[in-house]
This record gives sequence, C-alpha cells and structure tokens, in this order.
Amino acid sequence: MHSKNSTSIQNNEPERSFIDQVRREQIIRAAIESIAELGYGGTSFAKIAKRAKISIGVIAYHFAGKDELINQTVISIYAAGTEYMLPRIQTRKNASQALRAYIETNIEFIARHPSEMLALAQILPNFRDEQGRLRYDRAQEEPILSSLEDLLSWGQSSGEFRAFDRRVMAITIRRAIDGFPPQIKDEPGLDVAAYAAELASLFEMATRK
Amino acid sequence: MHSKNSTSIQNNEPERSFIDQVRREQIIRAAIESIAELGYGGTSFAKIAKRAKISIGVIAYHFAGKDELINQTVISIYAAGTEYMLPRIQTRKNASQALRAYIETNIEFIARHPSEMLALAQILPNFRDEQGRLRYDRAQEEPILSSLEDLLSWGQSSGEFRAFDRRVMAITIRRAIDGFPPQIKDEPGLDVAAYAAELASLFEMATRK
Amino acid sequence: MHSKNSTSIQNNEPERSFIDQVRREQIIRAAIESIAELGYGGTSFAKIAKRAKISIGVIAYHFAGKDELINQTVISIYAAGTEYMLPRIQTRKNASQALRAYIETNIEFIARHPSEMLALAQILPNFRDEQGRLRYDRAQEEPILSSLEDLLSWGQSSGEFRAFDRRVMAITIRRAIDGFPPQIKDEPGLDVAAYAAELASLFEMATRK
Amino acid sequence: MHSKNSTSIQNNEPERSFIDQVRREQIIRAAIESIAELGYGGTSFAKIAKRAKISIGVIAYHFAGKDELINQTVISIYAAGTEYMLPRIQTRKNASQALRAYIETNIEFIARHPSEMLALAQILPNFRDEQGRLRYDRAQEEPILSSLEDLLSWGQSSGEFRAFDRRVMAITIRRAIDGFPPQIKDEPGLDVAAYAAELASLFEMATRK
DNA sequence: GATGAATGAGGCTTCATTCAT
DNA sequence: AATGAATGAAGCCTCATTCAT
Repeated sequence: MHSKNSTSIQNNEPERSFIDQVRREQIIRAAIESIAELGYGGTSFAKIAKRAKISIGVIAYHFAGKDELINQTVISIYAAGTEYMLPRIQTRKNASQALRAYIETNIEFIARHPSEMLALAQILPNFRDEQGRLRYDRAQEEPILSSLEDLLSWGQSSGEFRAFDRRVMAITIRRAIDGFPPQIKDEPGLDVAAYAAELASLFEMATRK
Repeated sequence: MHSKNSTSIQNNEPERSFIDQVRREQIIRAAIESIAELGYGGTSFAKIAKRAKISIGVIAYHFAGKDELINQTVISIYAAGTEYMLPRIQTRKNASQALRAYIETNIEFIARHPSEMLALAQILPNFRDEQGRLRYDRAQEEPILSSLEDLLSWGQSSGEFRAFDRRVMAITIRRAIDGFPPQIKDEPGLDVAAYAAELASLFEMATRK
Repeated sequence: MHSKNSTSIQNNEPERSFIDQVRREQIIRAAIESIAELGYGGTSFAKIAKRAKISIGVIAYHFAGKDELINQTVISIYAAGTEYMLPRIQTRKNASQALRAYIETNIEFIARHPSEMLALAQILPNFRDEQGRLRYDRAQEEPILSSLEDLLSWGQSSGEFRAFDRRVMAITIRRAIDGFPPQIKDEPGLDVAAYAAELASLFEMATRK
Repeated sequence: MHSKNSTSIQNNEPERSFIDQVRREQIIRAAIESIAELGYGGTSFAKIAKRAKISIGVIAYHFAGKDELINQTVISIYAAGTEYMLPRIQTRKNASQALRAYIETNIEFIARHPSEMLALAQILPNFRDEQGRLRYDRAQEEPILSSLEDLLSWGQSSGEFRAFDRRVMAITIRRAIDGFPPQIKDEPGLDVAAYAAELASLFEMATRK
C-alpha cells in the first residue's frame, strides 16, 4: 500500500481496493478522535491502533508514515467541510446575506463535527517538518482568506459594506470561527444557532456602511 | 532546589538565591525561544539546554520537571503582559475609549513580544496532564474574559454600546487578538499601529449603538 | 509452490511450471540488481518487489523464504559463471597458458556481469544463519580453491612453475579476481583486457621458475 | 555527550571526560567483537549493549547515532593499524625490503587483531548512507593505494622492480592482505610468519626485474 | 496461481527523569 | 550549585512471514 502524495491536493492517488479505503477511513477516524481528545502530542500510532482495535503495523501498512496519515486526515476534514458548506454558501442575492450565510454555515458545521474541528485545530499549529517549519502555514490558509476577501470586496463595491481593510476583516472573521471548536467542546449545551446569529450580527455591524 | 511553588503556603514562592533566579530566567528565555521557533512538540530539555548553552541537568536542578518549567514560563509571560498593559488600559474616561485602548495595547504588546506570544499560543493548547486534559483550559481564561465582559458591560450600561451578547463579543475580541502573533511572525514588516487601529475600529463599529 | 530443493531427493529440483520459472528468474534478477546497487542490508522483499513491479506476496509464493531466494540467486550466478568460463579454460596445452586463461576469463566474465558479481560479493560475507554463522564460508569456496590448486600443481610437476605454496598462491589469485567487481564499478571506462593481461602477467612472474 | 565529527579525520573532537572515553572505548570494543562474530547486519545496539553489559540507552548517550559509532570504530581500528605498522615499515634501505616489510607487517597486524580486521572487512562494504551509497568507497582507499604505489614507484626508478602497472600491482597486494582476516579466522593454528613470508616472496617474484 | 492484508518482532532514536559525585 | 552519566519508556518505521481469499 502506501504511496505518499504529500501536501498536494491533486489526485495522484493510486487506485485503492475497497478494503484499503475502509481501513484508511477507519484509521483516520480513530486519529481524529484521538487528536481531538488527547491532543496532537498525545496521539501516537499506538493510541490510534488501540482505539481502532487494530495492531500498530496496520497503520504502517496503509499509510506511508505519520506524515501521510496526518495529511490525509487534514484532507479528509477539509473535504467534508467543503462538501457541507459550499452549496449552503453559494448563490446568495447580496454580499450581506452571503457573509451571514458564511458565518452561520461555518459555525453549524463545527457544531456538527466538533472532533474533526478540534483535531484540525490541533494539527495545523503542530504539524511540522524535520526543520521545525509548520507544514500548514499562512500560505496554506491563503485561498481561504482570499475567497473571503472576495466576498468582502463584493459588498464594498456593491455599496453594502463600508471601506474597511479587507484582509484584517477576513482574518478576524476566520479567527472568530476557528475559535469556536473549543467553545462548543467546553459547553456542549450551547445554543449554536444563537451563537452563530450573534456572531453574524456582530460582523454585520462591523461591515455595514 | 526544586519545590513546586504550590507546596509553599505562605509566600507562594520559596526564597531563591540571586543566581538561582538568573538561571531560571535564562532557562525560561531559552524555552520561550525554542517553543516559538520549533513549536511545543519540537521543544525538549535537550534543545533548551543547547540554546541556553548549559547542560541538561541544570534544568532538572532548577525546575522540578517539565511541568514546572512550562508553568513558570506561562506565568512569566502573563506577568510581562500584565505589567505592560495594565497601566495603559486602566483609567479611561469611557468604555469606548477603554475598548480601543484594550485592543491597541494588546496588539502593541504582541508586536513587541512576538516570541513570548507565539510560545504562549503553542503552550496553551498543548500543555496537558497525564490523562490528556489541557492544563490551561477555558476555566483558566475565565478571568480574562470576565474583565473584558466587565468593560463591555460598562459600555452597555453607559449607553455607548448596543445590546449584544457580551460573552460572544468578548470571545471574538480575544480570538482576534490571539490570532495576531502568527500574523506578525509571517509578515514582520506589517504596520502594527495600522493593524491595531483597524481592529479597534472594527470592534467599535460592532459594539456601538 | 515453496519447497526448498533440498527436500526433494531425486531430482534436486521439483518440476516447475514455465510461468513459475519465469517469475523466479524475474525475481532473482531484481534481487541481483537491488543487492548490487543498495547492498545486502539495503535489500528487502519490498525493494525487490518494487523493482520487479510485483507485489511482495509473489516473492513469498515463489520462494520459501529469504534464505531460499538468496540461495537460488547465488546458484544462478555460479551457474552463469561456470557456463561462461568452463569451455574457455579447459583444454589448454600447458599450465602456464591455463593459468593465464583462468585469470583473463574470470576478469572478462566479471566485466560482462558486474551486477551479478557485486551482488555475489555482497551476499557471500553477509548471508548468515540464525546463529550468525556464514552460510557460505571457507568450506564452500573449497572446491574452487582446489581446482585452482590442481592447476598450479600441474604447472609445478610439469616444471613450468616454481615451488611455491599452492594454497597461498591460489588464495591470492582468487582475491585478485574477487577484488575486481568494485574496481570495474568505480571506473566503468577501464580497459578490461589490459587489466586482465596485466594481472595474468603478474601471476605469470609470480609462478614461473 | 554526542557530537558527530563524521568521516573527517580532523580533530574537531570536543574534550571528553575520562569516564566518557572509557565508555566509548568499551562500546567500540563490544561493537568490534559483535560485528566480527555476527556480521554487520547481525549487529544491533541491543547486541552491543548486551555484550558490553550496559543498557541500550548508554550507547545513544555516548554516540550521536549508529553512524557515529561505526565511524569511530573504523577510525579506532585504522589508528591502531597505523600506530603498529608505521614504525615497522618506514626507514628501509631499498624498495624490495620495504615491500616485504609492508606485506609481513600487515599480515602480522591482522594476525594480532583478527576481530578488528574482520569487523573492518564487514563495515567497509556494508556501511552506507540513506541513498544506499557506500560511506567508505574507493575514494577513501585512495591514500592507502597511493602510498603503496609510491613504494612501487621507488623500486621501479631504483631499478629493483620491473615495469609493471603500479595500480594493478598495488590493488592486488591490498586484496591479498585484505583477504587474510577470514583466512586466519577459519584456521587459527595457521603459521602466520610462514604465510606472510610466502606472500612476500610471491610479490617479490611478481615485481622483480 | 496470485495477491492484498495483517502481524509481531526488532531496529534506531528521542525524551524526561534520577542519581552519584 | 552544578553536572555528567545512565536509564527505561515510548516513538516511528521496516522487515519477513503468514493467512484468507
């Protein structure tokens, strides 16, 4: 098995057998849960294997190494997020509505996938190469910020939004969203819809003319 | 040496010789730099010792263990932050001014102490006990959030601020601030004052009536 | 499949299907190339399988284990060597000519089969049993040395050669030949015929009366 | 401890404590014996540690890694060889005597240090880097061959030796010497002096006019 | 006939910690 | 006050082998 396809998003993936796919998903699931619960540093092949009730060697058989496992985990989470959010955000009448949808949909997704998002929040600032450089640095976040800035740009040119610095606004929105996973974990009974609405209103005030 | 300060009741800090204090600060400094550069997981006693040009044993001698070293590092950073920010934030005429000062002062401090804040951003979500529970969880952040909510409450009762959920607003402000360290690291030439002003304006719009 | 050939008594080789033979040769070829390039320790079933573009399991299916694969590889190389050299060495008029032919033919064969000989030079001193004893020790080389000593003996009794210790001479000749594979690998443009002639002359001087 | 100084012969070595030196020598000795007995591939930190009656971690403490241990082992063996042989070979009246001394001294040294030489014969063709390239390739042997060629050159210009290819002769002499360790191991009762004398005579015949 | 899947042993390395000096 | 030395646990990874399909 194996075959790292690293950080690239392209589809160099070799065809995989059904059983291989199932195992990989099972392992990724166990990895997500372990990282969400014990943190990135607290997660090891041994812990993942125990959680998935398989032997350690199975992980090494299905993934080329720790790097590939983590990478695939990130890809898997991003894919789930995109699949969920894309149709809910696109095709809005105006920028104001689109921004509200963007924020609310993100918060909803987080509330539905708290483990995934906690895991992601652990992996992103901890996953590094041998020299200690972050594997997912600001450059990786660029497309996310860019598309958000496009949305803000739309609102400004349409006259809905005031003249703010789009980059600062985009970053602030992202940080508000990214900060939600620990929130929901700490307070599981939280009214998610209300939180999302409050956050959307906050940025509506912050952006409007 | 050794002795966690939690054991001493009266003073909360055992008397330390001058040389001991110097060594501790030297080690904490090296720890901060290593964590900022290599991350929490990439930092070990060995790396800290090499950076401080001392033997590994010295660390074990001056700190009871890894936990105490990290704890003292956090305390040291918080102390520096409080010392810097407290006089600059207090004694403001109105809540609106106070909020602006709060945000700008925080951003300024981060820009002046990027390593400390990067280290803190690494420690907080990674420092765990044997069971995997975060040592610094939401509960530890409570006082910070509370005092910020007090500020917001002041603005609301004075009529300066609109009726928003104070907790959501406080969290969003904190996340905006906490997200700045990687920002300044990635883009060292960034105009900090402008960024701070923009952020302050953003939340001024978001809070005002 | 499987079945070490040592178990079959009569034939010393169980009947093999055509496809089985082809596969075995393919695997042995890949093994030779891998060992020649990466060394004995750097070669594994995984590396061989990748080079032969087959799955690891195939090797296990066609060979009872690593031992049998290596054994068959050695046998295959020896067979090729014998087939090449035997007709070129036998039936010489005198011992002096025979010795020259022996040396030159050996060097020629090595130059034509550098991978095989490099692999052999890796296997012989590394292939061991569970107790760490060499599978191919001095005893295995005995027939080769003996036949060479016979040649030397012939020259001494015919009066062509002086009275030297035949064993020491035989070993020295073999080591001169065995040392050639890395030579040719390091310097591919080497004039092989000249090297062989020089070596033959060297031992002509060393043996003649 | 640690501090690799790799393949370089220079003395970048940091000062070492007495106890550290003793441990390093002890570990190197155990490594030599293990490699001589079980081969390069059969030797591991675990085997070395058991032989030296220390824990595995001790090896990791005193050597930066496997590479440094093997490197230091080679250096140690070469140093012993040079120390033994240099005074016995230098200052000879003529080239013929010098060549005889060279061969006999080498053989004597091997007979006195069979484990070292067997270990060396294992390490040289097996010690490789991550890409599979030999750490000690032909280039490393160059100085040895060169000094031997110088000796041969001396004999040719003095009129003692005939006009042969010095490189081929030098290589053949080296291979004759390098082939001796397994010889003496296989036949411990061997008359070393006789073997050495026979070999010296062989090359005397091969070189003389 | 052939393969993908799984396993357990063993490899080297890093780590925090303890201890004698 | 400081350090060098040692340790055992745990980490990831590679390997030859076995087994069910």
